[in-house]
Amino acid sequence: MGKSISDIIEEFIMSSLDDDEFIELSRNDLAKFFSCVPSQINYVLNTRFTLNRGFVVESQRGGGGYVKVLRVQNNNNKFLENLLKICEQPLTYVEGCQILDHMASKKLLTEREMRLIRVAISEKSLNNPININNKIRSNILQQVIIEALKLNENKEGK
Amino acid sequence: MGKSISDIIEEFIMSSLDDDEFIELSRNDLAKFFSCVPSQINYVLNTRFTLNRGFVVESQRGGGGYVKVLRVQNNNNKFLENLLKICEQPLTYVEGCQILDHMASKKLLTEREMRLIRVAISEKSLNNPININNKIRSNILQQVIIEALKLNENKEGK
DNA sequence: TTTCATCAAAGGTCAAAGAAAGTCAAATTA
DNA sequence: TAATTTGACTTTCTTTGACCTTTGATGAAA
Repeated sequence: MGKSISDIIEEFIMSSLDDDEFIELSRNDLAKFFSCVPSQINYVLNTRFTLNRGFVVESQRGGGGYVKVLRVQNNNNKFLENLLKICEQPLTYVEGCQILDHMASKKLLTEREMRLIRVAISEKSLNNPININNKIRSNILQQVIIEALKLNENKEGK
Repeated sequence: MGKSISDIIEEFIMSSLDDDEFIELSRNDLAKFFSCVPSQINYVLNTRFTLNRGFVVESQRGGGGYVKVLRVQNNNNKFLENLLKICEQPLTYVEGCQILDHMASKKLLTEREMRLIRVAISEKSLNNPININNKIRSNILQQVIIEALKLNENKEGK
């Protein structure tokens, strides 16, 4: 896979996070370390460490400023509720993928399941005027999340 | 038999693939290498590396973009091919479910996977004028089948 | 001692430029 | 005439840079 700098920075942050709840880093230092402009760090943060994927980014400016990347943590039910809320809005393909990613990272979907649903919500599957695609996509994800919830309950009830 | 450039590019990609599951290449570099326009690579991909011949092509645009050629279905999957043929027609929800059932009974999908896709193609998910629903449904199933094919390949390669 | 202006050190935003890849149809060739 | 070749135009994602805002520290004025 041809890795861009952004991909590498993403990996770096991801592995720094590891299992921890959060990490704190310096935007400027990180940029220096990867020989890129500081705003590239923002780009990575904005495109990769999104709420859909289960991250929150906090920061402070000024001297002694920082950037903090946190994993959002809540129990499974709360978690699915939040996802359902997000899925009330129409979603682009990229946003949809982020949500599936998140579900897989929380073990609510297996890798295979994630991939299958991912192609189900692809532009190829829904090829229509784009505005309606986003609506259909969010509908599908809503139903999938509800079903995942049921499947999960069965598993636990057993 | 005078070989066209397309034939030569085809051979090149084919032999790069060799026994591997997949290869990743750069469209622009390849075009440069063969002194042709980039879109000729697409032509070769579209005409030679088709699903019927046992290939799937994935790609990403932008910086760090790539084209990936994957090999699938080297033997057994006559079955999936047939299903794909069926999915060229629009499908009602009931018909879609039958196909999923069939896939599950042949162990191409797990029970869970089947259920997840089933809700994805439900009327609730695709709530539109019914005629377009059937078309979207068959599109989704096509993509799911292709993905199942890929997943199967990976499993066996392991 | 308090207050306020100033400054440097973060980090943020946004849009332009760049780097791939995709599409489509006209022109060419076998 | 069917397959191939070409190129103009489009879309998507990334990289870069100029300019903006916030914050804490410092130091002079009251």
